[in-house]
Order: sequence, then C-alpha cells, then structure tokens
Amino acid sequence: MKLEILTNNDNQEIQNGIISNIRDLINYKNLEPGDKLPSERMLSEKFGVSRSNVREAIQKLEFYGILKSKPQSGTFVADIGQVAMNGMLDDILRLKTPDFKSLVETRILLELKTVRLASQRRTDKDLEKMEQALEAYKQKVTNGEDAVQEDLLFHLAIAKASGNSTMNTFMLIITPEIITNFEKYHVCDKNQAFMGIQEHQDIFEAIKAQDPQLAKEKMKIHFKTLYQYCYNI
Amino acid sequence: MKLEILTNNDNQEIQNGIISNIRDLINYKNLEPGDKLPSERMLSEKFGVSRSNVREAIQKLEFYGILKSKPQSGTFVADIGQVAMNGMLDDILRLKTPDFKSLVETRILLELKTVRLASQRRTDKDLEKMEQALEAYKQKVTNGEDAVQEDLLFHLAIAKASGNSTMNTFMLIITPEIITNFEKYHVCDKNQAFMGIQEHQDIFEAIKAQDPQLAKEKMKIHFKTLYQYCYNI
DNA sequence: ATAACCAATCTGGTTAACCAATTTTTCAGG
DNA sequence: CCTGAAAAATTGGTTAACCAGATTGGTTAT
Repeated sequence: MKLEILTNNDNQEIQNGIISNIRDLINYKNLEPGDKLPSERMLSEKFGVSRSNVREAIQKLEFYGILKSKPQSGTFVADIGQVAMNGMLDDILRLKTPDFKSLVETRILLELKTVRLASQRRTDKDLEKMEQALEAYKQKVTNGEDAVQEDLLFHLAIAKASGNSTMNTFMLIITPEIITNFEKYHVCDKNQAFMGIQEHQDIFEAIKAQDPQLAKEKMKIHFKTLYQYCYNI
Repeated sequence: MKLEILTNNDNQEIQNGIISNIRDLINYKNLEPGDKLPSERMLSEKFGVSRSNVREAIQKLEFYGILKSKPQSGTFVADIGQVAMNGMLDDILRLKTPDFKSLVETRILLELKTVRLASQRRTDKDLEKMEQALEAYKQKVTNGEDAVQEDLLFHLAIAKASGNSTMNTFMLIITPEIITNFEKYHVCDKNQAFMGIQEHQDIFEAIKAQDPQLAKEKMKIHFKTLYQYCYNI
C-alpha cells in the first residue's frame, strides 16, 4: 500500500462503496458512539460483497479511528459523534492519491521543522548516525556513483534525531514516493549531487552546533538548489 | 490500525520479528532492487510463523515502498538500493507509537501551513464548507453542548481547502488520536470553547480575505489559548 | 540452432471452514 | 416471579483449501 493509503489494488472502488454503505447505515440507524455495528457476515451479505472486503473496509476505518473492533464481541463506532464521523468519512472517501507537488510541499514543511528540532534535541548517538550517513553519501558522490539512497538516509537520520515520532513516521511514508518520482523525472543529476555534499555538511554542522535557525537556513538552501530545476513538471 | 501504524494488535512483536528476518534474508542473499523474494509459503515455513503473518509484514513493507508484490508472480524488492533499504527497515523496526506531545507538535506544524495554503487556494465551495462547519460549531457552543467534533470538522475543512492532499491525509491520520487524548485529559472546557468561536471566526475571515499571514497569526492565537493549560501533561 | 508452443508448477489472492472468546438465551431451583 | 448457571448462538480472528494467472522448463517443428 502506497499513500493511496491502505489500498494496494484497484478494488478501491468497491471498498469505497462499502465505506459509504457503512456510513449510510450508521446515519439511517442513528448509531451513536459506542453502538455496535452489525456483524461482518451480516454486512457482507447485506452489501453483496465478500466478508474479506468488509473486513478491509472496517480495518481502514479503524486506522482513521472511526471504528473499533473487539475480538470476540463486535465492531463498535468510536467515541466521536455523528457529525465528525460523517465529515471524516466524506474526507476519506474523497481522498485522492497525492500528486508530486503535494508531496514535495509536505516534505519541505516537515524537513524545515525536523532540522530545527534535531538541532535542539539531537543526542551524541544521533550525531554519529548522521555523520555515518553523510560519510557514505560523500564517498558515493566522489566515486561518481548514484547517491540518492544515501542522500535519503541522511535526511531520515535528521528526522529520527528530531525526537518527534509522528514526523519521523510521516517522513518514512512519503520518502518512497518522493524517490520514485525523483527517478521518474531524473531530478538528481551529478552536478547537484556534488553541490549536495557541501550543503549536507553545512546542515550537519549547524545541527552539531545546536543552531536551529542556521540549520533551517542551510536546509532551505539545500532544497532551493534541489528543486529549482524540477518544480515545474 | 492506529498510528502505531498498520498494526491493530499486540502481534507487533512477531511482525517486527518477521520484518527483521526479511531484512537479514535480503542482506544475506544480497538481494538487489527488482529481485524476487521467496514465496510467502516458503517464508512462513522458514520463519516458523503463519502465512497470514508473513502477508501482514509484507503489506506493511509494501506500504513503506520497500517491497512490491505482483498478483500471480511474486514479491519483489522495490527500486531502492540495499543501503536505503536497511536504513528504512531499521527505522520502521524502531518506530514507537507517538506520544501526545509529538502529535500536538505535528498538528500545529501542519495547521499553520494548511491555513496559509487555504488562504491562497480556497475556492468558493471550500468557503461554503468551512462556513457550514463554523456555523455548526457556534450553535453547539452557544447551546452549551460539547463541540469537539464541530471544532475538528472546521479544521479538517481548512486542511481540505489547502489543496494539498498529503497534508490532508496526515491531518486525517492524527485527528482521531488528538481527539482521544483531548477527551482523556479533558482539554476542551466550556470557556475555551466560547473563546474558540471568535478565534475560528477570525481564521475564517482571514482565509476568506485571502490573507495568509493574518490567517497564520490567528491560527497561532487559537493554538496558544488551546494548549496554554494542557501542554504540561 | 532457434523459435514457438504446451503442460506442469508455482505464485499471490480469495474464499470457506474452523476456533476460541463472548454474549445471549434458556430453564431449573428457589 | 426471580436468580444464576449452563448451554446455545454469535462474534471477530485464524487457518487451511482453493483459484486463476504467471512462470518455467522441456519438447517439437521449422
């Protein structure tokens, strides 16, 4: 499953159908927080789909905190009221697979924050990890090899050093999509990789010196040279 | 599945075991991008776990873009090299369920951005939706009722108006956890809800007037009064 | 020697049967 | 009429069987 979240296949169609069926059922039956949904078997029969499909849909809704299923008891609507429930369900149904621009925008937002947090919170162990990643990146670039992976690892090391597990998770989620798009559009050429060494070094030094503002500035520069060619694709 | 991502249960343990087994196997066999993993059946036997467990682990890795399984063919390592792969796998294995502080930090970051984007990109239809949510919120508060849901819906409407589907998704992901924690710690009392009306109104006006800077300031104020009592829990 | 074809096998995905825990119903005993 | 215990039915979760499509290796015709 990519960020077209929690749905590998094109059965997205029928899954959304099930979700909207569940929504209608909740509204029609006026189910309130804590109430029990009909059993999976009943739902699968009612909607004319397989039980696995129902289970997938329920799991997706569970991911978003809308339902909560208890092992040998039933599936219950969570402690959020009908209004919020309907609003969220509409959002979930309308969610589109993110475009590249949206991904880049989000990545920049996240990284300008994680680099500041990392400057404040990094431990010595974090610094070690980052230095390792930086060293590996240098080596690859100077050997003229492709260094997209090492570049990525350096940024993930920063995210980890930020001490914010949510942002760390989000970085992990968008990273593979970013890479895919980079490769598709041939973003990282050799010149930029070479400039990247100094930029990475600057970022690292700022984090080491625990200077959040400087770190942010250096990260901005890094992104500027990175995206100056490729933002209009 | 909550943000302890893609894992409802406490079988987290054995799933991480499988993932680390897969990592070892990839390293030991020197599997490169595009190579095929052993079949699910073989892995389940090799690791001494059920095939469903293996499938779950694979799906999780697929979510992070590390593996890619083709229907009647096999599971393949994605187009990211061994170095990045190992780095990401380590991160994934170390991922902890996010603490409340991390969630709040991330929410503020996201919302200060989405509100600016919404100011620039909001359509008339977006404005309508936001006004509806705002109106519902006012009504509930003036009636002395609990309005956490309506508050949330207003913020989600902003996220949608931002036109950034990735941030919208992330907001949807963290929202339920935020709500749960809010309720657990009794964050939103009646006084704050009343102040919230004016604050929401201000934010809405700024977005309507397409003034990103003002919108951000108003959002900052909103968060300040919201978290001033509860940040030290 | 090469290309085309075919059947046996292996693949991830799907469905149906099964399980243990829970909830509801039942009914004997007071 | 209750009460309560036990049995029957229902639940989500798990496992095993099955499926259709893809792969593979060998065979044959050119």
